[in-house]
Amino acid sequence: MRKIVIEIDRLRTLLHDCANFSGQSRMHTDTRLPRPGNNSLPSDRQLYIRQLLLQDGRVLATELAQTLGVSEDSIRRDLRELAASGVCKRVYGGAIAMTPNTGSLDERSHENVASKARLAAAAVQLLQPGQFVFLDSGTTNLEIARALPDMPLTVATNSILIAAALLGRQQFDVTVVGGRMDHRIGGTIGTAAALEIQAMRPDICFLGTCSVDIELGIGTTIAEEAAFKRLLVRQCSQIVLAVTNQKLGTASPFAVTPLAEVSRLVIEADAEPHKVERLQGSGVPLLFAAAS
Amino acid sequence: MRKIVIEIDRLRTLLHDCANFSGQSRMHTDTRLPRPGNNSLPSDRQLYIRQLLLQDGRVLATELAQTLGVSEDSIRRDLRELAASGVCKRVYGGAIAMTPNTGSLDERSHENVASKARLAAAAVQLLQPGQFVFLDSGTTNLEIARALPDMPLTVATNSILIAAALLGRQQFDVTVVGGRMDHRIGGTIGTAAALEIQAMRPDICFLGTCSVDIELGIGTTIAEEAAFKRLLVRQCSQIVLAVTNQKLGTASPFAVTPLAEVSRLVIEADAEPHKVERLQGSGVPLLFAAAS
DNA sequence: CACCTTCATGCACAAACATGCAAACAAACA
DNA sequence: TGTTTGTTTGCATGTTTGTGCATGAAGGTG
Repeated sequence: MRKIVIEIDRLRTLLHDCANFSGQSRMHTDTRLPRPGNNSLPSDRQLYIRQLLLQDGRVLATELAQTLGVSEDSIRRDLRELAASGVCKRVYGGAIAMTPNTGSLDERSHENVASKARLAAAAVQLLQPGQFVFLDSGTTNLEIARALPDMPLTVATNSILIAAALLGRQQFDVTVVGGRMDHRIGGTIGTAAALEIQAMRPDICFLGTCSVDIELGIGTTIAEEAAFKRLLVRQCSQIVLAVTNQKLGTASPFAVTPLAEVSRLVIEADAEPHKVERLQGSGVPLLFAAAS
Repeated sequence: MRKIVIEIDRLRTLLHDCANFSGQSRMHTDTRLPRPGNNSLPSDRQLYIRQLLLQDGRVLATELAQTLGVSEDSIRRDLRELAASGVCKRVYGGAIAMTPNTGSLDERSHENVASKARLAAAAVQLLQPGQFVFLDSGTTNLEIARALPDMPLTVATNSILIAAALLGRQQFDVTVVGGRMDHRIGGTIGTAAALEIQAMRPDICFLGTCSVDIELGIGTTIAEEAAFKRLLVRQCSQIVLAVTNQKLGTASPFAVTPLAEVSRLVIEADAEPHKVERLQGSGVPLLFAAAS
């Protein structure tokens, strides 16, 4: 057997370079983020974890314990706390970020499926046979598309996934809004799409939304998307909004429309009572989904 | 300086494992999707599988096990779990993505997958970076969409399933052709779609087809579809046709265009010799897919 | 039919987890 | 200064979850 003599450090470098070559190493945290010092407050540590979550979208419990110099128990406690306040979702081995716009479309479409399905079941009860309904992009609306009852309907959508879901539903006359596809949204928004919308007068529109707040109204995280939704609001006679609990009472950078424009708000049965109370005070007709 | 003695083969193995571990495999999927690193969460793995399902429409258990560096048992457990939550359907050897559409289109898209994938792999070699490519509807073209290489491309399509397959491929500037959706075809054809096509001048078009015959040319079973394809032929500089053996030498009720208009015909390696001979005689440049 | 691959189940082991508890520490108060 | 109170932390406990291996069954192939 042939053998060579190699310096240990050289071998170490070789292996290290080799591993780094593919570039997916997640050990960049040390260099990018200032780490809390040795004698730091728990809040500092949680802040660091939040930033890391924002940056990487996920954290590992063991890695954090090592980096921050505390036991894994403390890290787990932190993660539990952060998860309880909705910052992240706890998974085996660590946590993944739960901020509304992070996470791919595919990821989002598999979160809270049960809640969304219940909302959808309630929302579709608003439909009448023969109506022209517009389904805006969004994962809740995808559930609505799946829940559409077997009645003659004319459906239009700018969401690719919704269009795909309606494929084969022969009783629906489906129109797809063309234009440039936004990968974050999974549908068409922009000039070309807007032009097509302007030729439509849907009876009812299920508006996708990122956030709903009584004072700030409806908002999204993408400017172009907000503009597109504003146009939708203008074109459609009825605007229906189906929102999961986590979106209730939150705000987004780009405003779409005040709540007053909304014809009907579909919310979960177990929405926080004080939020429900405030919504009822605002005059928007509410529709509750069935309890889980 | 400390040194050690190491067998050359052992060192080679070390470096090889290390390089493979961090992911420069020759499988085409690796170049497109960031694979979970060495320190990954179980949920990361399932996310990776979901994204792969979204892109390729199917996954193989053995391949996943090798790529992700875990046992096939774990992969099978993941697939079982994903299937239970409705993300995919478990099949012998792996899993296929659960497209919500039912019936004929769905059935078709799982026929001859291997043949179509081979055709697709050959067809995409005709592409140059920066080109404007049109992907017509059709199950072979769906495979072409999945096989599109990682290069800057502007892509337009009238197929919903192709648009869905391109979701998340950030490097592609995707335009969806709007209009009335035909449930049989799974895409938009008709007046509105034609109008949008007229504003496009794609460099290369992969035309979907039902039948190819030397005398009768290309044909389809739906009149409206044939008209749409005729328009496509007029608008695009290059027309590429990828056809499985079963379509070769058959005719359909509605003619699209004579073979002379076709820039390139991609056929299977094991196409019947006498048909190939006749095609070669007709002057259409042929491109053979790799043998199975 | 034989042969191989893939699959499901049960089991053992390790890692990650929640919980209770006591020590350490800081701030507030007598 | 000494005591109390509340918080944080690490450790020990038992539990849960994920993983790989073995076995036998079921599915595909020639």
